[in-house]
Amino acid sequence: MANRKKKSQAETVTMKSIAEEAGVTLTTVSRILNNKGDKYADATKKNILEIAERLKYRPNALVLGMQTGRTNTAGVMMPSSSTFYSQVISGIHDVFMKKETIMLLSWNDRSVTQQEEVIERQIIHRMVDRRVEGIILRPSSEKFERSYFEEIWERNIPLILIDRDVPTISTHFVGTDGYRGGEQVAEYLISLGHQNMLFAGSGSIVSSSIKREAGFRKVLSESLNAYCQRTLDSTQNSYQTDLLECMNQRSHPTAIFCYNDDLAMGTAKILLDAGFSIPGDVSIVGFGNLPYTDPVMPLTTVEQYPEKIGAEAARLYFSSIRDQTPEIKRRLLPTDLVVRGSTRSII
Amino acid sequence: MANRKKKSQAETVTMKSIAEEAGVTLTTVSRILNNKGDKYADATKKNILEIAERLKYRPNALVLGMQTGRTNTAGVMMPSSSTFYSQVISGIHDVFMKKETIMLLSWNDRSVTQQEEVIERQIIHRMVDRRVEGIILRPSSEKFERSYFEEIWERNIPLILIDRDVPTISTHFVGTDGYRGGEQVAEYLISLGHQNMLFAGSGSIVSSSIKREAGFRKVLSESLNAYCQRTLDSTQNSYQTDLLECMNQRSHPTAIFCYNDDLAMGTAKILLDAGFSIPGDVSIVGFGNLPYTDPVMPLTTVEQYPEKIGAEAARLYFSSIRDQTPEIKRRLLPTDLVVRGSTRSII
DNA sequence: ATGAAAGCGCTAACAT
DNA sequence: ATGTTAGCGCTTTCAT
Repeated sequence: MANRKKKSQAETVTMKSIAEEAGVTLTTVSRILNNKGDKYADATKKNILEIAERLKYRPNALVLGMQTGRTNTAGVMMPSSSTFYSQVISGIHDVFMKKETIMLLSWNDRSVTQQEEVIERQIIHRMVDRRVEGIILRPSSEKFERSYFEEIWERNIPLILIDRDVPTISTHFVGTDGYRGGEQVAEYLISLGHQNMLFAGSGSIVSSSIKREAGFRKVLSESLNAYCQRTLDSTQNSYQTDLLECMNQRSHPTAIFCYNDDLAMGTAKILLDAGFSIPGDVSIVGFGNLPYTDPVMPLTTVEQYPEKIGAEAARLYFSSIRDQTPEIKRRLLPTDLVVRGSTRSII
Repeated sequence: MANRKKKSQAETVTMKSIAEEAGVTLTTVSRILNNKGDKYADATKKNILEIAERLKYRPNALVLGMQTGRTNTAGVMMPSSSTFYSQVISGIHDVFMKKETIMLLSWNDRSVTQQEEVIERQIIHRMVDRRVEGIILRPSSEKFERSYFEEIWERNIPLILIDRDVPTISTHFVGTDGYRGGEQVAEYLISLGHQNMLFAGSGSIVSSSIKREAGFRKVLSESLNAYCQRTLDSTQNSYQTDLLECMNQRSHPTAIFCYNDDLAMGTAKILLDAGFSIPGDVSIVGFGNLPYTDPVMPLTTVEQYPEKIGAEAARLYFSSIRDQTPEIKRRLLPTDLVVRGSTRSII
């Protein structure tokens, strides 16, 4: 009889094998191991438990999942690019740990543009096939996700979006309140006495950049004498030139708000190389509070609490796999300013 | 009849439901969808395929896994702490993507010391219960892993260790050749003309630190006039004092090799704060090539290629879930020196 | 060219 | 206090 099972695996221990060893039925074993055996004789119980222990029995979660639909498994898909997402995943993980749940993880940012959708669809399929109870993901695009969204939605699988909102679909969402973050930066820079400022963003495509700028400008526009002289686009080749052009004016900006930490550090480098001092000549603020261990240029930035985002998403996950029709929840978590050495008061 | 299945899920599409719709048997559907239907009439085939497509049928991987033992699922457990491990995971992921495999991921560094073993055991159980075909993990300790190693080993589940070797157990291992990395650093610093050097390590417990130091010292010991004046222990409170004490000697060390990048950056900070210039007064070398975007202090360091480590581990994973008794493989991947601005020639 | 039936490991309704 | 049986979704003999 050819062995259909994997390998010559030292005879997998099943309830059946325990039952045989104990001389009882499968059912008895099942009930005792699942604590539904109030009625069983203590001797029987003890015996079964002892055998299971000795044989190191482990339930087959696949069978359970197949029967009940409860797999205690979630699908998580994120870009691997940034440490921000690792931290989000940590937040999710912490909550999952307490709930017997484990995640099937996949990245979604390594793909070639053209094949992107195909690959992500494939990932979704791998998750669906394994009957995840819900999916948490960071959309890789604000456009075509409708395709895989349908794969999920049509199967009634709860979906929680992270970080990047997709206006066209109605589902749970957890992200950062970038608008408020932008406001905080403006308020802070104004309090330091800055008036002539710059915003360095990421063109008009990245919505997070847009929101941060909007909050920033909103506060400046309400201020008496502070203003944003110009918005620089870091995706342009001319970024460096544009930046230095601004800085070489007789009365140049005294503060620059960069839409993320990477840009802030890059901008700092350009300025330092050009002979400017930070924060002597210009103050610089980033966004994201990436774990830089930079001894020389501690960056003033905005903390987004990625772990909290993850934890909140996990909580939404659990509430939506329980309730039948939970109302759609969208959460924008508050940010906090982290003041370090790249900014200074000019009053 | 109470619905045992999850939710009121728009009637899950099964082979059975397709069979009913098509007016054939389950068997027929199974064979056709699995391309084992050479004998079937084209019309039948076309019809079944069309229905499956229209109903968006998806196979139930749980059933398949239960029947064949092949779940195409791997268990991956790593510390979440460092970006090094995110990159290792990326490497694993890339290989998995090509092989229909997906990972059940868990971190193992958040735990309280005492409960560490319990928690990791629990994680292993969650993976085993879901019938992962193999496990890739970074041992959280070089001591008690024997416990959960047995959980895995006794079930004949292939195990691949990452980064940290556990001498007591005989299984696959992929890591960095830290000894060679240490040698490279020494060779480089010698070529720059340095003679009086320092090694900053992590006490005598962390084996990676020990190996790097050993390679470093080995080369120095073979040199005519270069030497390592002292080994500083960064885990001691006295680290800063010890460091400055060394540096305040009349002829102080001109180069410091720190066992990792974090320590290198911390050390740089201490030195800069104390008025030393880098690399003017001292050259500093780190280890790991963490993605710092540091404009001011580009660190000379050693690249470990974490993604390659992950990819290699994934390859070992596949070879060992296929072969019955593959020979134990241990791989130490070579490192490369990354020269940046924190070192200079003093010749 | 297609179907019937057994079985994978387990739960739960239905006996006794 | 314990057993019998059906069934979860599917693959795989073994028929016809």
